[in-house]
Amino acid sequence: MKIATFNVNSIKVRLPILLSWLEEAKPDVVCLQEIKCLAGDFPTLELKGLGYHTEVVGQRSYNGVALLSKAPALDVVAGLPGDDADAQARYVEATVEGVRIASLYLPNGNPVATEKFSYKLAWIKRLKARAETLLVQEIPFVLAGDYNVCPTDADVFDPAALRDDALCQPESRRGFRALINLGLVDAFRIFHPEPHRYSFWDYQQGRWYRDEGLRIDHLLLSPQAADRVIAADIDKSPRGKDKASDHTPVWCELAMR
DNA sequence: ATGGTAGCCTTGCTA
Repeated sequence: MKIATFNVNSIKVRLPILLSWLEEAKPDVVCLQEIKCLAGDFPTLELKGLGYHTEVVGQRSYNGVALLSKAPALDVVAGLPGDDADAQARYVEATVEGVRIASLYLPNGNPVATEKFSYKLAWIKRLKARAETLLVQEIPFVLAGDYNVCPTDADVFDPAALRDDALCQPESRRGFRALINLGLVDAFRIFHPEPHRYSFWDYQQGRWYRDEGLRIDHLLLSPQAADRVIAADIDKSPRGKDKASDHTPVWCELAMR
């Protein structure tokens, strides 16, 4: 089963690029972030045309996540548990072919020293609590999405320039490591130890052209999922197209028997 | 030198 995560930065604008990538890459499950639309405005029919079921947690203008799957998605959880007052559309989770899969959009957190950063850290704590709940079940699961965390300086084109950014703060990295220390595995790093591989390039200052990016889109695997993973990579091709997202897809493949 | 780009039911906010 091939599982991908892709921050599309507006599903409306990115639909042509997404559809052509789906036809080419043929993922079984796709976790989308920043769809930036209400569930009712999501292009369900166009995706059904390529054989995908859709589960959408939408929001006007900002955020919004979705789960696309060739097989039906069961037992859907909409929203990250742990704070009923949190209205931001950043999490959807469901079971596909026996694998529990979440599409998550972790808060950016900039600027640091504002309530945006404390919201980010609180959100990471809730995600950790959710991971602990899932771990008890001893099932294969994948937490995939835009984490807005560069785990180490090897995931940043210029660590000094990003030193004060919320994506590289020690507290952000500590939160990410807390997930790893539960026993979750960064799928990409199993197969790619090399530094300076990125999943995001800012639109500004020629970052894509100069390959000056960040690795912030991750698939974290439960031990039972990590036992099955046979490949993982970043697919840079959608980022080079006209009207590209500032992110590109990251994927992994699980052996199903 | 605090710029630059992209997307949003826009005139500022978010990333």
